[in-house]
Amino acid sequence: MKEDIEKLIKEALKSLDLKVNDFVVEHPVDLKMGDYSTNVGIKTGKAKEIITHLEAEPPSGVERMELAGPGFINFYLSKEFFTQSLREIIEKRGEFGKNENLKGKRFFIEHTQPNPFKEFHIGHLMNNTIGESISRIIQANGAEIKTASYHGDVGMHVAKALWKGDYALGAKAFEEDQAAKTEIQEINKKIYEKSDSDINMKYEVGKKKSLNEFEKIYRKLGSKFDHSFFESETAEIGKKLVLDNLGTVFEESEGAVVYRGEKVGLHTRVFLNSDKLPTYETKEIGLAKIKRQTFPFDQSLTITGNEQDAFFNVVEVATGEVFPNLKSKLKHLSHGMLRLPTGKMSSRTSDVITAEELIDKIKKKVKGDEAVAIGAIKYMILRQAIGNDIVFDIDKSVSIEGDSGVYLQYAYARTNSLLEKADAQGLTLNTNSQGQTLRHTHEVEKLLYRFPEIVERAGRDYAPHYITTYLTALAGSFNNFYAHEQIIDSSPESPYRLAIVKAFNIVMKNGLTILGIPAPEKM
RNA sequence: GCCGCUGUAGUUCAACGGAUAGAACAGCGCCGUCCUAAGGCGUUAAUGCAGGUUCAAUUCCUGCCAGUGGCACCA
Repeated sequence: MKEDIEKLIKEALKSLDLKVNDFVVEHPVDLKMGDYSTNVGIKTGKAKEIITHLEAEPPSGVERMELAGPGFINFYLSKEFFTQSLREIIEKRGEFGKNENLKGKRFFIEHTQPNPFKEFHIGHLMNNTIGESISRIIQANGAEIKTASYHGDVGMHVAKALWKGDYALGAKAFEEDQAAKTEIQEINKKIYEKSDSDINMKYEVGKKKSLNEFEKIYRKLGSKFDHSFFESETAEIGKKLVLDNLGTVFEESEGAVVYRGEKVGLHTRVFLNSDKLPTYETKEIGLAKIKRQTFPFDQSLTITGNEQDAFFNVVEVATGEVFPNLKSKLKHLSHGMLRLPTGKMSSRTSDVITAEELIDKIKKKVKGDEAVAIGAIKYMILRQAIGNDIVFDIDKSVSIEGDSGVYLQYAYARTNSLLEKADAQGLTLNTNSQGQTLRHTHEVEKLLYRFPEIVERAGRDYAPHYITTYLTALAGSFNNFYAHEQIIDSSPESPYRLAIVKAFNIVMKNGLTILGIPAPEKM
């Protein structure tokens, strides 16, 4: 539809001999201002001429056009258009909303990254929610995707955890107790060398246990990964690459090997420390190589917390110099922190709150329904632009009104029940407007057909919150429709109203699925 | 000190350079108890400060203020 309008405007401009490149056709915020709107009239200063020209041969599906405000041309779509869009939604079902914008493109998406021997905390939960949703959005835009999680399975945090079998205990002792610190450093060395069979065994058992725990949480969250990578495998590969490029990309400084980010407006970072041991930076280069070998991607996305922004800016440029064919194919998306109001909800075992603890806490508020609890949490994370911190208000997250996951799930569940009842009464859908008395076009109808465009935009901007915003508005309109219409009755309009319910049901389900939010059939 | 991010109704968030800055919650005033009242309608209320660019600035540029993150051998 949008393309049709754009095309006709371009033709109109041509025949009027006007030139303008950057006009837009968009959905106005307010439905009163039409279904589509263009600013081409303002850009050219010839709104009247353009509208006159368009009216001579109006775009199909457009009922009328209006000149408004400082020169906007608003397009109002016809009832037939909405009827047709309902039909399309119902025919496409689970496919409605998908597009082929990124067809043929391969995306490698890395997210979550929990470290073995440490807790899967609410930061990982936030990262996973965003990563999973972005993966699904990109997939809905037609790309081929592979997902991976990357684990820090070597390093001081592991030694701290192995010291007395508990990371928090080890981390505390490491700071406060000199003797413990020495012991932990000793353990760290043994882990690297694999020289102590007792430690080797504890390491293997502990790592396996952690990874199993992570798998359980992924299942609970509805997330799965195609690949797992480990720092223990990236370190050596990275180190070799750094040494191979010493003198060209990297240089020695104060005994360490560094990358001079200043030459590209960034800052210096250490890749090999003065003991010539690889740092995290170097491991990322090794990881890039492994990823490339695993799946030759066109675009790699790494989702992390935004405290790592400066780090990734340098590492991405350095990696691009080591692998010129990866230049500009590495991108990282960062999110803020999930914070709980006033630091309440402390955990007994440590100062971080685990994902499980948060899920259980929310579950208690929703009669133990895990799908609802997970939906509540995920929605709170996805409802706002990634990048900013989230203040997680527990009561708000499980609110049945307005801006919450429960609200969306409920609206969806309700339509299932309605459709079931209609089915039991033998009512069928009717998306054919002929012979129907269509008193008015409902607000919910006016929003339904926009879903594919929302998915497309979300894919372009990596912005799940476009979808949550849309679904919330849609559910609001549906509730309004529901409150004012007798949906199931014996009138001739009933089958058509039912078709609206069916289309809403499909769009809501597809939307929640793309967000990674559970859509319970019943509540 | 340098670099990045953030600053919008009482609160939590929106707004691809466009129209009267949009929602939700809270507040106030109504409707409503036959399909899930786990509902509906109305209403009050905001762009940190000062300049600049533009027909048009929350959005872009400059300075200031406030908050936050990062800045050499951690990840």
